Order: sequence, then structure tokens, then C-alpha cells
Amino acid sequence: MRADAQRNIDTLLQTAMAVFATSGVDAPVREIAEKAGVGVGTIYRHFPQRSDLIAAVLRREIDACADAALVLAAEHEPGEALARWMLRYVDFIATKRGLAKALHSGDPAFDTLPAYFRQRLEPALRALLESAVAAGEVRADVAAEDLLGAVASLCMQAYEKGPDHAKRMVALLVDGLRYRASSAAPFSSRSAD
Amino acid sequence: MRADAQRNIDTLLQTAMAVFATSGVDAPVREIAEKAGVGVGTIYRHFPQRSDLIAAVLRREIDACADAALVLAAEHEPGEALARWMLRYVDFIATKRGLAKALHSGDPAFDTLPAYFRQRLEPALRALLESAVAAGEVRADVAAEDLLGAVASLCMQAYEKGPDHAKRMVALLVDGLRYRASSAAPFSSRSAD
DNA sequence: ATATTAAGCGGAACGTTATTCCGTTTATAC
DNA sequence: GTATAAACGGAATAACGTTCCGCTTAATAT
Repeated sequence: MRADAQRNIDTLLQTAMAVFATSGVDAPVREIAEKAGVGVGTIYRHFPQRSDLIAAVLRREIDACADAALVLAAEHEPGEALARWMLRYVDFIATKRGLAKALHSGDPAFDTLPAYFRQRLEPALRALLESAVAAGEVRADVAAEDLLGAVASLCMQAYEKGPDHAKRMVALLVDGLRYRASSAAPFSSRSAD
Repeated sequence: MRADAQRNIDTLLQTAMAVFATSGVDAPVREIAEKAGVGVGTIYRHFPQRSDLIAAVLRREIDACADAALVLAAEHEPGEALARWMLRYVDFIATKRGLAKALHSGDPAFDTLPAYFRQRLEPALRALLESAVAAGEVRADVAAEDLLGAVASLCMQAYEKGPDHAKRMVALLVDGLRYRASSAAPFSSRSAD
């Protein structure tokens, strides 16, 4: 691959992420091209459909969120790392204005995203969770996938209620995790998908 | 108001309802104008925005569904009237492909619709329900608003599962209503909004 | 260093949509 | 019947996603 092509792809993903965060995923392709300093043709060369660009941005954001878990785990105590990553995850979800609708639009470009989401984020959270449990800082009876789903729901519900509401609810959840730390009850709460 | 204007509005609402039912609410305005035998200008004279037409069609359908309750109550025994109206309500919900997304789009034309929905349908169902309860044909411990919500959820959930699934689930619900008729337990199950 | 070339680029052009505008038609009041 | 204001139709406009193609340039061979 030519160097300028790779450079443009990187610039585009960065620019598109910023534009999607402020204007939502319905932002015009022209606007992204303009802000990135490229022609629309360049976008369509690398992302044949508008939805391909959205999916690529999302995958990159999912990766970044998953990678953040490693960094936080290295820099903080297990419980603190877990708490910080939860807020990081809320930031990730919070900027996804209008994405839920796009996901359900039936566009095949989004077909593999839910699986990718789980594939990347579930192990990341599970690792944080297990460390915190091993350190006796949080209780052992909550599954990573349930936590991911619960927080996503909270963020969606809290969407109209302001930006802080979600963080407060999630903080509450994390406090709940800490409440019965080391209670060693081998009861795994599995529920939603 | 001029007679032709009123005639066109009626024709438009009818045509739009049919088009929305088959092509979804995203059907082009031109298509509706063509099928109604009017120019697009005529549509925009009466419905300044595309969403205004959608909202008007919906209000009309809500009215028709509510009015059907009176007719059914006059023509059938209370229990039968209730059962038939429930299926009528399913028909109403079932043709609303893609409407949930439109409702949540933030378009101000839809702002008053949820309230209108409840205002018209809740009393209609409540009347049927109370008659059936008074006649000893169904149990007394289910609230009209819960029933409306439950059926709407069933229809949305059953959406991908085929057209009959919703009706079977709702029929099951109605049978459940009949199961403990006259059990006179003064327990009002209120839950979702 | 230079020539070659294919990958990559920009943006004009196209197709499809919602929406506006205005010259023409027509229902209504007198 | 005539006047006139309301209503009509559809061409024009605007905003979008997407395609296309002549020009530019990075990579490579010589």
C-alpha cells in the first residue's frame, strides 16, 4: 500500500470520528472529506459505502476502548482500574448518537459489528474484573457480559436525561460491585444477551 | 375551507396510509403524490413537512382504532368485543414498519403523538375491559395501560418472527385474561409506562 | 538520477430525495 | 356572471450519496 493512501485512511478515520461525535453518524460525506482535506473520491476509494466508513470508525473505537483496559490495568490498582475503565466505556457509548438506529438498519456493513464488540470488549472487561475479584476488591458474582449490557442500557436510557446521569448510574453500579467484595459466593448471574 | 382542499386532504391521508403500510414510512413524497393524483405542491400546502403527513396519518389511524372499540362494543358480547379489539389493535401496530425509529428521531412533529396515543386508546380499551369484567368474562386485575404496553412490546418483539406470531401471543394474553374471570382479586398490576 | 507506471487523487457530474416557488386553475361570494 | 382569493401542479432548487475519469505522484526498475 502506498504511504499517502495509508496516511489518508488514518486522517479520514480520525476526522470521521470527530465529526460523528459532534454531528452524529448522519453527517454528510462531503463534510468529512472537506474537514479531512481530501476529495470525496478518496473516501469512496477506501470505504465503498458510507456505512463502511462508519463501521471502520466504530471498530477503531472499540479497539481503543479494549486497549485502554491494558493500560489502566498496568497503571492502577485492580479496583481503581476497573472503575476507570467503566467510565471510559461510558464515554465510548455516550458519543454514539443515532448509532442504535443505524445498527438496526439492516445494512450488511454492520452485520459483524455486534460480534466484534463482544469479542473485543468482553475479554477486556473480564480481565479487569477477575483481577479485582482476585484482589478482593469487588464481588465475584457478576459476569462481564452482563455488566457490558447493563451499562449500555443505562447509557441509552439515560440519553435524554443529560450527560452526567449515565456516569452517576454507572458509578453506582461499580459501588455495588465493591459492596460485597470477597463474599466468595460462587453464584454467576447470567441473564441478558 | 374549500371543498376540493378538504377532498384532497382526505385522499392524501388515505393514499399515504396505504403507501406507508406497504413501503414503510420512508416512502418518497412523490410516490404518494402520484398515487393520490395530486402534485407534490398540494401535499406541502397541507403538510409543510414530510413528518407532518406521517403524524396526521398516525393520528387518523389512532382515531379509527379507538372508534372501532365503540362499534365492537355495540355489536358483540363484552368478552368477544374485547378479544376482537385486541386483534384490531395488533393490526394497527403491525403495519408500523420503521415507525419506532421515526418517533425517536427528535422531529418535533412527533412530539405530541405518544400522549395522543394514550389519550385515545387507553380509555377505549378501559371501557371494553370494564364491561368484560362487569360481565364476569375476564379477570379484574389487569390495567388497560399495561395491556396496551404489553401488546405493543409483543408486536415489536415478534416483528422479525413473522406476522402470525404477534396475533398468537396476543390471543394467549386474552385467554389469560379470561382464565380467572370473576376472581374478584382487587390487585392492580401496574408496571411499565 | 531518470524513466516508467500503476495506484491514488480530486472534484465535477449523476441520480434520488425533500422542499420551494410561481403561473395557472377553480371554488366560492356577491 | 364576475371577481378574487384560495388551491393546484409540477418545474426548479437544494442537499445528499455515489460514480467516473483525467491528472498527480509514490514506488520501482534501470
